[in-house]
Amino acid sequence: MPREEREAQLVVAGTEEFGRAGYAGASMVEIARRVGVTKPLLYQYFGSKDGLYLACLHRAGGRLTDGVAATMAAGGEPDQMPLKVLSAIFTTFDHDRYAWRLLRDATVPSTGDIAAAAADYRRRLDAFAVLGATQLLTSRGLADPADIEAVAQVWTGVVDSLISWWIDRPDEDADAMTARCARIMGGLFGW
Amino acid sequence: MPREEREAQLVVAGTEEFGRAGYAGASMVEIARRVGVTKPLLYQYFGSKDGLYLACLHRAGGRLTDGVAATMAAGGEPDQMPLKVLSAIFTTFDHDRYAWRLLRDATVPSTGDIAAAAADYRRRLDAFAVLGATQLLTSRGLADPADIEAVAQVWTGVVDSLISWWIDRPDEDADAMTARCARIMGGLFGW
DNA sequence: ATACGGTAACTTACCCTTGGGTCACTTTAC
DNA sequence: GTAAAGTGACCCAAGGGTAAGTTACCGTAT
Repeated sequence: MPREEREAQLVVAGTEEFGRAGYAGASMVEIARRVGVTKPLLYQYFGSKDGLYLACLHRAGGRLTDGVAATMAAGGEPDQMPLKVLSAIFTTFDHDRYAWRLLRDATVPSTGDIAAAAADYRRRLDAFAVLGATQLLTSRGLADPADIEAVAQVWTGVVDSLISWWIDRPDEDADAMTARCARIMGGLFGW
Repeated sequence: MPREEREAQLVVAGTEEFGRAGYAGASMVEIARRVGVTKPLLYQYFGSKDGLYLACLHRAGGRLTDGVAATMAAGGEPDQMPLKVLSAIFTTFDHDRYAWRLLRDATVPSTGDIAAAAADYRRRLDAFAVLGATQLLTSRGLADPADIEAVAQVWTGVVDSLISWWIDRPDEDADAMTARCARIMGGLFGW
């Protein structure tokens, strides 16, 4: 099997395993085993556990920030943005549901390349969340910066929860998730 | 120092370290070091890493379920319950903010005593969340069981996010957090 | 009062498994 | 025949876990 293809397989397997067990809990031999390959090949291609994690992280982070950036750039009513962003995330990650977790893994070492890269992706996403929260809160007459930050952080937590729920229900596709979220938000908040 | 007091110190340190780094990422020697003690004493008192984690988990889980149970038992309007529960959680864990994370640590081994105990506490809390979500959604004319489960899970994720935000702002006390949440929910949802 | 035995708190130094990482080698395809 | 894909067997550090000993205190008997 050509290297490029094998690397792609390993990144997918790594994303699932890192997403499931966290950086600290994931095992390189287990990731290799999933693909039907042995550890040295994994090291030949990615150099180290950090190298593999970074490859997984960059793929996930890049797709995520691109998708959200496109949605935010399109604009719209503040009330509509959360659902639009959710729809983009669900569609992008329908077959890659663990990817989101890599950006928010608490078990990565607190210093080093991984922490820096993950913090950078989080920072970019947080900037979008803060932008959306600002629009939403100011439209309601709330302007406390700390309130905005809290809402932005809770928003990322909501996405986290929805993805966790979704991971446990493989039969629910992206459109069904989006419809569910639309129904719930309409019912609970009148959005 | 008497054993009881030392154990309490170690449980507090363990809760912070497990909460920060996760079960897999936390180190026993680091937990001992925080208290100014060495590893064997930790093992003499708690037997194993699992033993210490269980001690931390039971303290956190017990306080949490008790507090939420008392709040839910008091009853009230469905719209009011989320804020009441948040207030109870903030008050109970003002000086113990990492405790909540122990119940939701994804890095604990998937089988064994810890997983079972954590799942049990989560189950009890989820039951309250599902109860609250049912009341809230039915009051809005939504009855899909999957919607209710999703809302319940998102609710726990919201609590998670708020606590993470709070951990990063040690100067904000429980009352300020409660007031902030009241203000935000009032502004965003008209609750 | 003091010597003494026992117990609880605590440490140093070690063992051993797990898992990240590497080397030398074999197979396969062009 | 060579370059790339791939492997078995190994090394080593980190960290969970333990054995044996030391200190300090407390009750008790002389």
